[in-house]
Amino acid sequence: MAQEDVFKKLVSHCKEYGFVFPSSDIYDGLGAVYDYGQMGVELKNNIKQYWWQSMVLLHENIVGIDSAIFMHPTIWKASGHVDAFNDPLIDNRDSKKRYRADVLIEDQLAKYDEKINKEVVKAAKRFGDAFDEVQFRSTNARVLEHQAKRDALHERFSNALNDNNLDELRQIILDEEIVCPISGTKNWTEVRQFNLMFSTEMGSTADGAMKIYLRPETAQGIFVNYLNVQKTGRMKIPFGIAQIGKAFRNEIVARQFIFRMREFEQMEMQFFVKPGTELEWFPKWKEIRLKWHKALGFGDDHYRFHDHDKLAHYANAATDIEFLMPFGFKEVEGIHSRTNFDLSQHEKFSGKSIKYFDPELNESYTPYVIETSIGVDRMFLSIMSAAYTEETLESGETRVVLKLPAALAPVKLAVMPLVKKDGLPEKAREIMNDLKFHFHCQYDEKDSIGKRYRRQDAIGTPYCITVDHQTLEDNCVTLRNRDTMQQERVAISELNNIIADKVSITSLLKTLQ
RNA sequence: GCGGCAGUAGCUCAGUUGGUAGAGCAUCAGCUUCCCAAGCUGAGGGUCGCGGGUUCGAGUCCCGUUUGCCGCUCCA
Repeated sequence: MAQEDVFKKLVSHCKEYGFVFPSSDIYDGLGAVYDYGQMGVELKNNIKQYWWQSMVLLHENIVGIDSAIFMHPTIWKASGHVDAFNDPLIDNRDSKKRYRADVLIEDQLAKYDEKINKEVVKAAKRFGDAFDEVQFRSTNARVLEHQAKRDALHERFSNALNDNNLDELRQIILDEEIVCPISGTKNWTEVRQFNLMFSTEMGSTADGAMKIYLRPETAQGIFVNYLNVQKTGRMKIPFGIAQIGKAFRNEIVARQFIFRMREFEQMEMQFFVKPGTELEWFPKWKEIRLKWHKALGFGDDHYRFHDHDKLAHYANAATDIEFLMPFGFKEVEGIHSRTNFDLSQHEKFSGKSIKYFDPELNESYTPYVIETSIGVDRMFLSIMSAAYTEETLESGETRVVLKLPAALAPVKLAVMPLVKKDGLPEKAREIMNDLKFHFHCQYDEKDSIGKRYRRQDAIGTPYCITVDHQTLEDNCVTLRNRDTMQQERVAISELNNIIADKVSITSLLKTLQ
């Protein structure tokens, strides 16, 4: 099956079985926003739980927080997010190339300078030693003409930038007859401002509301709280802070289902270390994180590291953990050595000292940070795509089965009476009423038993039990395994012992030790 | 954002040169059924993405718009 087909089927499957719906579906959807359905939310919660527990339960020196989505706007100045992506962009319709409108105009200004310089050079040659450049520049007609045009353009350009007047920027480009360097045409689109961060206003607009942003990453909530946590939690370096939460990015192009969404969820852990030790911790966290992924059992060949050659302004080492999706290896997690960039920026912008006092060294310093950052939705997609399987059975029939790790499966156990009479439904209900306190169960009596098994396969339920007539006599049921389709007869009293451990997150965590 | 393609039932799709919508699967009720879907009977579900135009009449033709997919671009 072609990879594109797999992806298409996966998207359909996600909708058909209540994993993922397009946002605002009855209003024809909202771009790159998705909702999780009744099955999806269970899987997603299990993923988050697996991550959270692996961080907070298995590491004595890692604690969690939950910071607000709204934060003081200066935080995003300190982090570099406000300045980094705020450019007026324009496209040429013929070459289909995109340019920064301000850069095009600056190039045009440079062209006037060139023209003036040309005149100056020409004159200098002509007059030799007698040439007075200052005199020439202030009197030559051609130079003055160029200069006047340049000054006019410069003023118009400055005003447009100050007023953030995008229409004016475009008009300048048209008036100056600036052409695309590639197509050579003046077939320009509108100028558009691309701002990565969503913004809103806090306070009443009447008396000067404050522009605030929806956070584009959860990490800053950890950085601005790190000293609160360190002091109140009596944390000693090295220590980590974990957080799961929503983040928002106004992506220019958001595509590939839930792989790149405008509203998404991150699981981030910032690990604070002594300066100079960060490159020792970096490989350790690479290893820990890869092990977490591999424990899901999809096969080690599904994962690889992608080390960054080009580093972001705040990093001195960075790698991605990539997962083999239906559309190739894609990043699901980033591990970055963020240096002390963020903390020292916050120190600068807040004017407050947020240094850590190291009792062993008896001195204060700004810690360095190793970050592990994983997208919940990407993790969800990677798990779904690896779990989705179409099998051809011996009978020649095919079945669709989600081979989810049992610990992550939305429903752990389906309880069904073999037939809908003779007291079997009542017996099945009785069993379910006992087990439902231990894990998520589903009851089903509709249609043939085979059909019910297939329904459970489609949502990845690892176990099904069937109550038959013999059950009424010996208190045993058949326990059917999703992947092998094998059945064994077990006592009802043993069910919890057999199943509970296999479907618990704890079982998964134990493999990480 | 640019270009190409597409949008018909929960899912996958059909719908002739324009004549006011169908199939399979799924869902629901009942029957049947002693362990791996598709046996029987019946039912529900669509103003054909949205808006406008042409026409006696538009799912079908035209324009706009929106959403999605693919390519380009972007991805701190």
